[in-house]
Amino acid sequence: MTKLSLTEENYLKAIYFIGGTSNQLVNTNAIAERLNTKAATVTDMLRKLKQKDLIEYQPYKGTRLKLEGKVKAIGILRKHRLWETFLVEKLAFGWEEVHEMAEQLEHIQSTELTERLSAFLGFPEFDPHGDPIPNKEGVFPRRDNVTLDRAKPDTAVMVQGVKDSSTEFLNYIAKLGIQLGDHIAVKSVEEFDRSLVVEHKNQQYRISALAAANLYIKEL
Amino acid sequence: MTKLSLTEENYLKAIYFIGGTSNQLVNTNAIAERLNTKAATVTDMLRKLKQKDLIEYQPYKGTRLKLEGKVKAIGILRKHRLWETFLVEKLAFGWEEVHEMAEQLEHIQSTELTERLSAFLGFPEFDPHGDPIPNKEGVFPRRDNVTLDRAKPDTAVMVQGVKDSSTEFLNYIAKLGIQLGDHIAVKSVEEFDRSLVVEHKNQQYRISALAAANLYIKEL
DNA sequence: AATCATTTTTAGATTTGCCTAAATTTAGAT
DNA sequence: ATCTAAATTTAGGCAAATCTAAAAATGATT
Repeated sequence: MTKLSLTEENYLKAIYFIGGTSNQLVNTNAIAERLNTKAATVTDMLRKLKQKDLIEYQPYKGTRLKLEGKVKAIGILRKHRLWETFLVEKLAFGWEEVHEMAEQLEHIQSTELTERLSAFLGFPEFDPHGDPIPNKEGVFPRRDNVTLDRAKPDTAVMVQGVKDSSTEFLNYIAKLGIQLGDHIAVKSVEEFDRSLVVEHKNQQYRISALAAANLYIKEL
Repeated sequence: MTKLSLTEENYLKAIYFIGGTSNQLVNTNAIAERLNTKAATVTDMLRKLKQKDLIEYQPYKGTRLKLEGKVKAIGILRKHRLWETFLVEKLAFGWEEVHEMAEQLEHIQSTELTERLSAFLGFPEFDPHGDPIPNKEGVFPRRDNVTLDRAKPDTAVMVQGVKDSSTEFLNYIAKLGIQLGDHIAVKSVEEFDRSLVVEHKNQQYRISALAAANLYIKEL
């Protein structure tokens, strides 16, 4: 567990995001662009990270994260999303405002702090943008038991189940005509109260964040 | 408002603490010792900070903060103590564990974040160590309406008043024989429940954190 | 007032992260 | 198969923050 510099952490993060979940080979130029730096600078850093055994790197061929590098990157992502959740849920920031601050907070070292923060927030699995928060082993929550309030605008989903199975809630969705297997298209999400405008059975209507949070969905 | 590097911030903080409230001239060596660095390194930085007009500095004579430097230092101190309060009160860390983390958190930039954190914590005036938290204008809370629970071990205080003036509380302190103007010596503070062992009128006894929090005192 | 121990500064290097400009490699097009 | 444009690396340098060793200033003491 070597301690990384802030810059090294940012390079790992960049490679992680560009490479995507499948850990594709990443170009030097792509990294330079993402970090607003120059290709020559990136080359220097890649040699350094290879030397630390955090990445695979062949000159002219590109780079990808090795296991240890990926673990580090996911750890930073975890912290980023937990802090964003804190900023929005506890300090009442808008979810567009928090990225910059989370970019700084994600580099705070203590693992103990990260875990206590997670506990304080109620072990959230998704951040305010709806992005999944990996657990401390680096495992992402399954997209399965995602609820409708996590859906992004312009996505199509299928109703898979209900979280709240009280008769009140079941009556309410019955009134809307929602049934298991129904397809719903999310048209827009209101920033103010997180309510959603959806299209369902050729009708458009608005559904509250609370109701949406109790409908399990699968993205299509 | 020039943005300072992390290192520059740490130098200002060091000068602030060594110089004390009276803003005494500070020796190069003292700074070097506090920051675990070498005198030569300090000299370099002092020239730089002088150039930025944050400090007064005469070679061989010593240094002191100018107004702008002092404002910066107090701003960092404010963030440090707010974060410590957060770590102890919200994340349930022990008050000995938090310094290291607060050292990192105090350098997070956003003023808006600092102010919202303060609001979230209920605008605290003292941190978990009992140290005063300057407000956003850099003004420290007056030591006057300090309560006994803020007192440190091995300090002598005088009872100035009560915060809770219910008959229950007044009866309780009457039973202990505490009166206005009494001198109390704080012997020790129990980490677990913040209760205090005090010496009062030649008797030693324990007083709970709650009771202590309702006695206004003046340090002697 | 001269001396000497201590403090401080200067001089010269080192490391990290970054740059520009030139050289090299790669891969697509002829 | 060769050529050329794009991508990438190499070479050489710069600024920040640090170091060691040597030089200079201070001030306390004789």
